[in-house]
Amino acid sequence: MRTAARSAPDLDRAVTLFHALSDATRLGIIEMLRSGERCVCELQDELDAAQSRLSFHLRVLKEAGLVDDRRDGRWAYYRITPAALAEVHDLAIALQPRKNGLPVLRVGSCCD
Amino acid sequence: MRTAARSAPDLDRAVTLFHALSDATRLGIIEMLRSGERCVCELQDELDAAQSRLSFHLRVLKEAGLVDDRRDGRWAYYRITPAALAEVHDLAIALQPRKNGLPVLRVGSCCD
DNA sequence: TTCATACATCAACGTTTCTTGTTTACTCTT
DNA sequence: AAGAGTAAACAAGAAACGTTGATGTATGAA
Repeated sequence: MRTAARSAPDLDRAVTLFHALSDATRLGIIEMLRSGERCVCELQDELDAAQSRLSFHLRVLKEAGLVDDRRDGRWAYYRITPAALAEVHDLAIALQPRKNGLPVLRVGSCCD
Repeated sequence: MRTAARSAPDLDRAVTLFHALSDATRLGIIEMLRSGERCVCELQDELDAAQSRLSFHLRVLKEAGLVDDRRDGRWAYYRITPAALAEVHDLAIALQPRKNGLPVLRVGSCCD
């Protein structure tokens, strides 16, 4: 897609992703998972959130495809889905204003 | 900030930005403004949104600092605030998972 | 001055989101 | 098998969000 308006599915996807990221607890979860997978109990301790509350937010993240879970015995381990985070990055770029039809970021500061 | 958890103000800022972007109408507005400023009436026509509704969403975007407005006679022109969009891009990068303490994006695909 | 236009603001309403507490399901230990 | 621990699911209430329609305000034209 180049100049056309973003198509509806893309738009919905973007809304879902941004919504999933628009909560402090969920951003805290993502931040913790950036360095690797964690079990729910660890997230619970470090984020000081009730189990039920955490479970709710993990579900939002999971339904957005931002995280993935794995069960091991009694524990559930969550980890980031890199592809979804890459999608977020792509979206952030797609939102940048154009100058002369080309998207611009701050000069000389891409991906620093 | 390197390894520490994101500080509270940053977190709030991120929540505000992501929330502002988590709505289809608002993303539509951003998309239209990417190529330059527009008056409310143009946005209204193209996005097929009631005036009141559009005004509401423009306010959300403005309060998040994502857009800026300028009055000229009876018309109000809105445009993107590039710095805020750059913030979004920075956030998207900051969210990426690490490998060995370094953030990773898909290889060879930065800013394409 | 009067009228129409462009836009913001407000009030009311339904919907969604988030929180808390409770229940259910599963797994490991004893 | 009984009991304890881990986590999902459910239910109810509070708060935030988004829509609609009405009102308010400024500007420009007649």
